[in-house]
Amino acid sequence: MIKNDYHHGNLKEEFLRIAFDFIAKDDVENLTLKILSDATGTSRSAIYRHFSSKDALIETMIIKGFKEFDTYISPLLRETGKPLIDRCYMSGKSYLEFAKQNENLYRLLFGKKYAHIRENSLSIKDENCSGFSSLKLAIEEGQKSGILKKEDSFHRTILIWSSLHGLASLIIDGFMDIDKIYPELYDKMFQDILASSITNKVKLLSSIPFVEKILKPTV
Amino acid sequence: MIKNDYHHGNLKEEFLRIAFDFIAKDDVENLTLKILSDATGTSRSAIYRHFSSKDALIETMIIKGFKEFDTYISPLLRETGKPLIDRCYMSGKSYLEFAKQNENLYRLLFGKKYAHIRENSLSIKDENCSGFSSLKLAIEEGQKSGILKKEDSFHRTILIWSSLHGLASLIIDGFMDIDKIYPELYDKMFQDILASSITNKVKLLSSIPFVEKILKPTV
DNA sequence: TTAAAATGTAAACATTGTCAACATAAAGTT
DNA sequence: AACTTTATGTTGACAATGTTTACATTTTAA
Repeated sequence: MIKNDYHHGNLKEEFLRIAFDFIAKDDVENLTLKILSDATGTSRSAIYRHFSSKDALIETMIIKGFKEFDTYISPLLRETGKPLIDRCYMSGKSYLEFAKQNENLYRLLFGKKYAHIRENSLSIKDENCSGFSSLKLAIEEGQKSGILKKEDSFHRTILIWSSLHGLASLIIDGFMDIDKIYPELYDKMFQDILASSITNKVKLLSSIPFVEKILKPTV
Repeated sequence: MIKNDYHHGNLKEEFLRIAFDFIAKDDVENLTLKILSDATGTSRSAIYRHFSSKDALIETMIIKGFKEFDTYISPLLRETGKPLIDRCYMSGKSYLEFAKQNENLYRLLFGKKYAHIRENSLSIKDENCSGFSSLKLAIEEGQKSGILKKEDSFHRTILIWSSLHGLASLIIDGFMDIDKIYPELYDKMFQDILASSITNKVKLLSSIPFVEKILKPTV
């Protein structure tokens, strides 16, 4: 492929790269097509050869964003060999780290405006590409092995997700000055979640210091 | 005051009323100045005699919105004569009702875009006009009376708020189809919060059926 | 009565997303 | 090699939007 002044060569990927670079520092609502055309040295309407609209570009970003998000959550939950409690703890911590380090993307993924993408996109709904499904599976694993209470796993997943999403949102949306104390808050939250989810009939296996300290499962 | 065709008479209040009517049904991002001028029968720039910018109008809406929000939360928490647990339960339920019935306003109040209003506005930070402060006071009341664990009340408040805010957001942002089961989820969530917050040295006073059922405080 | 302040309008501006008509390059066909 | 088709980019226009400036009218106060 010969590069020349007229045809760019890899414009679609460039648009996406620049758009992701942009939301690394600014909210997606401030991203304009002019910013993209200026950065690529193309005209303002060039993007319409690759995306049917600005929203279509953002939809693509959301689908890619969920894949990236999933790499923060799911692999940690599925690390075979490690205790379930530890996997959940690390995954939740990673969830918050993703939100903090990609706050504009996080809002894009979980906000209202593009909720229909979450509904319609197959790749997002796919079991293998959703942090939510991974967490639900982990909970069901714990219920089968007797560590966690037998209850509706969907309900329990929603409740845990609510806490994480709520804390993440309060932090990144500047609700209060809780950024500095967030690791402490997360540990506290994890203990609460754990206490609400475990059965007291088994001994918990975990390498996390406060798990054995705080929780006192009988036998 | 004589009404005439030129001077409207009460234009500022009208703009606000129409704007609130609008976000009762649509997101604030779709509110345009043309909508406001058409609805009032004025020119598109008339609004600039009453608000320095569109954002200034929205800031006013946020301040009014927080007052409205507070009426959902604080009075219930401060109903003297009722058990603390009951007051917290009802207030949390009312919190979620507010979010569900005013979802565009809720997003406006707790979203990122106008976070600086929350920071700068005295009336919002005021102890008497913030649901957050009311909850924190309730928690401290419970700690003093021995019902709740002695712990950092700010941290505990944040954690409870996280859960509520998270659940509210998941519901109204269309994250999943949990709207129908939300009363069930809220009761479950309240039990979890309660279990994480109470000390087991006192008997709980409450008229909520599941409180005595689920929690078994010793003596 | 008159000057000042408040409140409205009209016209223009730059920015935005979008589209139609046109231009150029690449790939495929004969 | 010549021609056609497809892909990709440009130019110029459009309406909608928030905003500003200059001007008009009404109310208020001295």
